[in-house]
Amino acid sequence: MDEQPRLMHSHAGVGMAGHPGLSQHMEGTGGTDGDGRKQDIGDILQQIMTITDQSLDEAQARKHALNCHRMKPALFNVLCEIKEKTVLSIRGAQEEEPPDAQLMRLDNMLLAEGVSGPEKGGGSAAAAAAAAASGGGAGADNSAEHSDYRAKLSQIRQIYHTELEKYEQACNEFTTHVMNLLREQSRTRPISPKEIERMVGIIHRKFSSIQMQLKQSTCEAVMILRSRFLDARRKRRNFNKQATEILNEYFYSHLSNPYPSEEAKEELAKKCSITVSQVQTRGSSGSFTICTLFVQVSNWFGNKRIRYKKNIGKFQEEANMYAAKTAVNATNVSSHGSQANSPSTPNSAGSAGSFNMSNSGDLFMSVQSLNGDSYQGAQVGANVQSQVDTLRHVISQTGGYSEGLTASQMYSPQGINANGGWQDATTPSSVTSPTEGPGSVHSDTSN
DNA sequence: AGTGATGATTATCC
DNA sequence: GGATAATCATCACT
Repeated sequence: MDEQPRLMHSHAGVGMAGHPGLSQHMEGTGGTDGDGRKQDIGDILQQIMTITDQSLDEAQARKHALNCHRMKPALFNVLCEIKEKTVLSIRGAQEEEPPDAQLMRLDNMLLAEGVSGPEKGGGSAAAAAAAAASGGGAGADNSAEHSDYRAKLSQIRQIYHTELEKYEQACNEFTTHVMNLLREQSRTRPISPKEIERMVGIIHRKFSSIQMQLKQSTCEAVMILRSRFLDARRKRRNFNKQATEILNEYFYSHLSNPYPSEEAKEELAKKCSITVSQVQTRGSSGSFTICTLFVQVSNWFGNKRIRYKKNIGKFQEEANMYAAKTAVNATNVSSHGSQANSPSTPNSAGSAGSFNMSNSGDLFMSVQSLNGDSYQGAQVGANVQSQVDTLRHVISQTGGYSEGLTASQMYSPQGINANGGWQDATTPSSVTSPTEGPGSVHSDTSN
């Protein structure tokens, strides 16, 4: 071998036709005899053309001879030029590729989860979500879980970074290796820097696709970790007594329409010291999203509605208790306030005014006899909205109010529904067994 | 350990 | 999207 690795150089204005580049080089290397040069070129080309027909040994020998030929550098350059003009121009156009959206999503997620990016105590959003989800108004004795979660997350983080580093290292090593190989090969075949660049690009793309798989599996690992730690069902905590009371109070005082608005939920959550819960939900696409809602309150009401509806009898006692409580509270409010609404006619303001009492009068009495005290309380200060509902509840126990269309229209859009609505669902047992004790006729199939 | 209560999740419906 | 019904998983009490 007589030369350094010879990379292709681009020659402006050098084309194939007429081979001016070759003639230039010829002048630099050849003698003054034009016929002799032509003869040389003819010989070389002839040898190159027939080299494939020869045996391996012969070809090797011929290659070596050609390599040592004085015309070789010139011919090499010409071949490089030709190759550059043809091959690269064809491929060059289709190399642009758009930034990968999927990769960006993964990157964002890893960043949000605290896996990639700067260390911040084991994942910011996730840790916060964990805190909120498992905190749930039940106290803050979940630090052990947190540290466990953080430990696992940082484990994932560590593995991720180690793997990433490995991939990068491997990528670099492989790239260097390929570059060296190409440089080596450039002695015997025309390889341009551009070509090497392109090859490096291909390698990088291959490795980044591997990286993407790493990112994907890391994301999955984090999701699994999250679902395990944040799945509050696994670590369910009952609300404390106070919270339950507050929720129950609201429920029974809005029995006609126990669907708290978002504002009401917020208020209740605050009252109950229920933290804003961030929950993980899986969308239709299977991806996880974090939504911030007063889920716990919603869950509570959802459960309460369904369980109340299923077995009113069982909840009757509780209902009466809260009805009384609410009524007493309202009484206190109204008696302390400046309002002069007379509570002397208990039925007038709250129930009789709103509900169709025509067919519930006697049943109404039966409620009085059932829980006289509580109902007495409900009769006082009946001008308060909550009392109306309270009374409606008491009446509902007798099966009376659901018949009252006006009441339904007034308080509960759902109550208007003839079938499957809230009121309708509450009535049957009350109607059939208004005076029965708790849990009398209902089959609780809830569990 | 057994069991009911209860908070959360899931599937389905509207 | 929210509500419901069914179900799961855990708590809490016995």
